[in-house]
Amino acid sequence: MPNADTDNRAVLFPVRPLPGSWLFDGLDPDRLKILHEAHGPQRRAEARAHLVRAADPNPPVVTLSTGWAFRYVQLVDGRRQILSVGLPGDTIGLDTLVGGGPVYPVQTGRGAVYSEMAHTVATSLVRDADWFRDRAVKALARDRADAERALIRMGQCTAEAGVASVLLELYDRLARCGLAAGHQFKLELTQEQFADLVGMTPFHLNRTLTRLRSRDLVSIAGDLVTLLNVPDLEQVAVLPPGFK
Amino acid sequence: MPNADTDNRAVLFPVRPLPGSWLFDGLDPDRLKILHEAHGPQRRAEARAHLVRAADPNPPVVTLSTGWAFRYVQLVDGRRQILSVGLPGDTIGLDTLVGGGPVYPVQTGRGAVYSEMAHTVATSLVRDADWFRDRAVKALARDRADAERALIRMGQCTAEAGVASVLLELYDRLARCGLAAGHQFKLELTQEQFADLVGMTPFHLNRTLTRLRSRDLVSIAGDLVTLLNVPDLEQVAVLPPGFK
DNA sequence: CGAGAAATTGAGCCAACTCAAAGTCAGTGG
DNA sequence: CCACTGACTTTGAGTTGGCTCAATTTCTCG
Repeated sequence: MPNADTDNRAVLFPVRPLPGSWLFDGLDPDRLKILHEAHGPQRRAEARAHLVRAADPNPPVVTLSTGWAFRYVQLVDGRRQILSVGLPGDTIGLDTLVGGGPVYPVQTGRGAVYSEMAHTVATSLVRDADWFRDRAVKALARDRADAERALIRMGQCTAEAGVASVLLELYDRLARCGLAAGHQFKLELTQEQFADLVGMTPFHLNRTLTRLRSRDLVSIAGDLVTLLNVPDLEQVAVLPPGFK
Repeated sequence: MPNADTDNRAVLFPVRPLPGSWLFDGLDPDRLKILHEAHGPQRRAEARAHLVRAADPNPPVVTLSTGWAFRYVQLVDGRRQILSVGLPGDTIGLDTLVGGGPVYPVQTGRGAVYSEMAHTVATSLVRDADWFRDRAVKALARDRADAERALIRMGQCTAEAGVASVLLELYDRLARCGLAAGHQFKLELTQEQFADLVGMTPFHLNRTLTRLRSRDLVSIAGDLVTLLNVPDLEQVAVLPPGFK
């Protein structure tokens, strides 16, 4: 059941997983069929629509076909921290099926096409299908690894290093599912959202981007980001070996 | 097999889990027996000894009886980010059994008494015992929730708020296993390590602690921390409802 | 008591923040 | 087609939180 503030127009074709999906990749036809039947129809969500509401006791599992969505925490004083960003092909909410923990709201960036699996359906899959449970656990493990990488960024990086490393990471993830090439990708976040992701002021983010541009490390035209000099950019994003 | 830089003196009695242990609590006698047999003897580790080496392909699962230990990442330029702190009763490394991901080094604070489960033993337990596997998954989920809370702290908190929130969290965790009471606990970290945990300079941490002291929010005498005014301290540690 | 480690303090600097204002852009309606 | 509007981005000026480095004091332990 989609949320109230999405426009709910169902798209006709079913979930069509992108290459590189952690949930769908490498499954045999039988299991793919089960997954497809578990998902509802594709729906379209407006920019900033909520795909999961804060503290939803039965959060759906959402697979993105198009567009970005991020999980965030809203602080009492209005500040916000974005915990993770979902890109096309990513499945959000598998982690809520195993292990519990708080459920955070999920919002689209510029809008998205997505498909939901109801919480009850996903829960029984976890109970009955080992292969599905395994993938949910793997998702949880990746989430944790990502959170810890973000922790390192926030704790030890300068603004420039943090921004560079996020840009590199976004490019890599998009390239893996064929949505970026030639060191270019579309950034489906406003600078304000980007700032909430890296934990800085939108103003300071803007200046940081400007500096990276003036050094010819990246170019940004509208929402099109081009990584002009990946080696130097990686140099700027000082992180321990094995990280980007 | 313990690591080279611990002193390896085996203590005679076996693992003696503390109340509040996520791994041991609420198990029936049969399973407790299995767990006890899976663990090696208790050993004593010096201050700053490594319980797990960086990128160990077969990291042991370590249960602390006494003392603190933290998981950290060492950056190329010498900086360090502490990812999580293990307290007495905590089991470190369950997460490595499910889901993969990088293995980070684990070091004691002022020293510890601990007991290891060999990686091979733990792996077969995960494979063969559902209850054990469940607890490993739960551990992973807690780790992620903790990492995300830390993320919020680092991204959105001032130094004072971050330090206050860490002190409150440490107290709560210690109190749950009976190692703190009356708003007092022993802080088994140097200020340098504490600084690496909250992502700031030791100097700045020191000033921040001094400020908290001068406001009569906490008192620190040697390693003994006293939370003098918990309500105000919680006020200082501005985080969204449900967080500390 | 002496030596090394940890904690503390001081002075100066730079990164990141705040607030205000102006510029850009896409969409909307006259 | 143009003017208007609201959202987003960019720039400027000034402030401050957090950092660096050096020096001193306190603690711990042999």
